[in-house]
Amino acid sequence: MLGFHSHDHTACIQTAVAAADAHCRAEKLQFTPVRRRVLEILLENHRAKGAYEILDQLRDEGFGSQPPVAYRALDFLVAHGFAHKIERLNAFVACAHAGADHTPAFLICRECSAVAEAEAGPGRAAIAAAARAEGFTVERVVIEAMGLCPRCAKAA
Amino acid sequence: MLGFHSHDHTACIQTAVAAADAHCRAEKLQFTPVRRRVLEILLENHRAKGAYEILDQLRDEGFGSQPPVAYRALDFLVAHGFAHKIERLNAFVACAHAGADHTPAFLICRECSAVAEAEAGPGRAAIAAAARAEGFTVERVVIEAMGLCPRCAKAA
DNA sequence: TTGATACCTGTTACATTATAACATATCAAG
DNA sequence: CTTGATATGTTATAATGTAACAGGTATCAA
Repeated sequence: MLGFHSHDHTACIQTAVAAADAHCRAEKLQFTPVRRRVLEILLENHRAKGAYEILDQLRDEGFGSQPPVAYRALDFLVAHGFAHKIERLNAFVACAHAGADHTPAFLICRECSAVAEAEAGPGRAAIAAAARAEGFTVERVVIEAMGLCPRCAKAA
Repeated sequence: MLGFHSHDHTACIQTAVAAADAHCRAEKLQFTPVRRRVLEILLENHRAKGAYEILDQLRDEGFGSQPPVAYRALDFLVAHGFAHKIERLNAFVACAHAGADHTPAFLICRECSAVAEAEAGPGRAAIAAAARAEGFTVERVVIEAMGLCPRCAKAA
């Protein structure tokens, strides 16, 4: 799992962008400049970023300046598993397990918005069991833990 | 667990309001008319309701007509465990386990917004384990499953 | 009872997040 | 190269959420 520990982040970005590029080629999806750029912006750090924060950056770089530009790119990235929405923050993060079929659980720092993505297999199984008992059909599961990352916990 | 099955809903409401009333007395919290009414509105059915939907009803009944009126009552109810926010929908539900210390997991129908509240003990334990491994301090966990309730699944 | 204090209600005004609808441009396939 | 689908960009507006202040109400100590 990609957590709060330091790592080779340049490689981290390159790998993720390359993976997205390859996946889009394979699936005949259009990995356009705006979409690529938004993914790169999300990858700049493992932090949740709001749509308007991303939009500001796009505008500065000569892309469109209106909300739908950012939202549509984000929708694309989320729909194809390259990014996730953090419901709790109304914000977005790059997916840390691009390509792999996974059920993410997010650990979100309330101080710095850093986000780590853990596998939630067991948690999901527990929910599936409860759902079955109710006759409920699960399509998607959101698991978000708010708290303090090691760095911010130490600072406090 | 209170699920999607039919039950004596009148008793369900009365019990919940009485429990909130008693808890507020015990804790010296003010269970004011707006707060009581908002809880009743949420209890009318086991469905997520938006702040503005609730506000419309408050306005029609002679309470204040501006957003903070609804948001403040909702904040109170959530802070004291009488209601929960469904992040995925930007909406609120009455708590189905009033008073009890619990970690809820929500089953949310995407068709009718019906919400069932399950215990997420095991799921939470799995997250706590992942968090410990990262040195992350968990303060709150949101678990929301989107899908179809039995009724809507049958209709489709 | 009165004054002090904290809390609650309601308002105006505004901030933030998100979408609908439409025109133009670009791409992919025959 | 035309056609149909997809993507981009725009304007305008909807939906959700808060800050800040004025006035009211509960509580409690003196």
